[in-house]
Amino acid sequence: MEKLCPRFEKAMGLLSTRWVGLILSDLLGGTKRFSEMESDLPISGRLLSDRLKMLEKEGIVERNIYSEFPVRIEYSLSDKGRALEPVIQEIQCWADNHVTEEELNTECE
Amino acid sequence: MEKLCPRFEKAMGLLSTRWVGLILSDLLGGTKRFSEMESDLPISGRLLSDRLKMLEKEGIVERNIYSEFPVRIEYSLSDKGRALEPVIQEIQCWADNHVTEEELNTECE
DNA sequence: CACCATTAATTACAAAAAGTAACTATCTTC
DNA sequence: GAAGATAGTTACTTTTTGTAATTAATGGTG
Repeated sequence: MEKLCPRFEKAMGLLSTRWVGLILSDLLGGTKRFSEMESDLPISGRLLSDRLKMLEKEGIVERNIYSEFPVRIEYSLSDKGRALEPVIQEIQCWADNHVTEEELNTECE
Repeated sequence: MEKLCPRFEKAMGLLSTRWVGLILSDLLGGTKRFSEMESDLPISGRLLSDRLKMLEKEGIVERNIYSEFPVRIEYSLSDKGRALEPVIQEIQCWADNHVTEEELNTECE
């Protein structure tokens, strides 16, 4: 009978929230604006907005407003967010070695 | 404009499926039976059954039947599944360093 | 000043997935 | 053939997602 580490459980809860991994991966590529992320990722504005708000609350994403015309709002990773880079890298590494060509277009059902 | 790696997207789709991370982490601790996993993890039989079936289809989990009384069915990780250990380890590492005490009982909203 | 453009969201509503608890199937011993 | 054990499945409710239309803030144009 394994006991579940509460910190691990919390971290998994975060990372297994739909789209969070892709958002982190996008932001590891540098600061992004809302509309950039919307076109980079297959996610709608409604969920992107929710996820960014959640990640900001968790201290992983930072939001900066520039009062130009038109208003510019930039999203970037905090130190806590950038610390997730090894996780994303290991996922990429596993993907490169173990995701086969045929699997690419199959959903997980 | 970042382009999304399809392999990464597929891997993230898998890992961000609710409960998959916890199931992998449990199975990294060794072979498990259905009822063991059910009591290790905060997941119901319905979803545990779904996720194990999905992970088996993805070639990550192996299912072995022993026709004893009562029937014994064991779940374990394939090589492809065990290759995810570094991912799980990096998540654990991030959790240890960045998940604070106060955060432990908050959900991601 | 009325009106359009731009960015960053939010709202409303239908569809899909998750949570919960009760039920089924199979085999075995009594 | 009734009861107990393991491994699921079913039926039903609640929550989360997906999609598209709408709003808010700001500034420029005619």
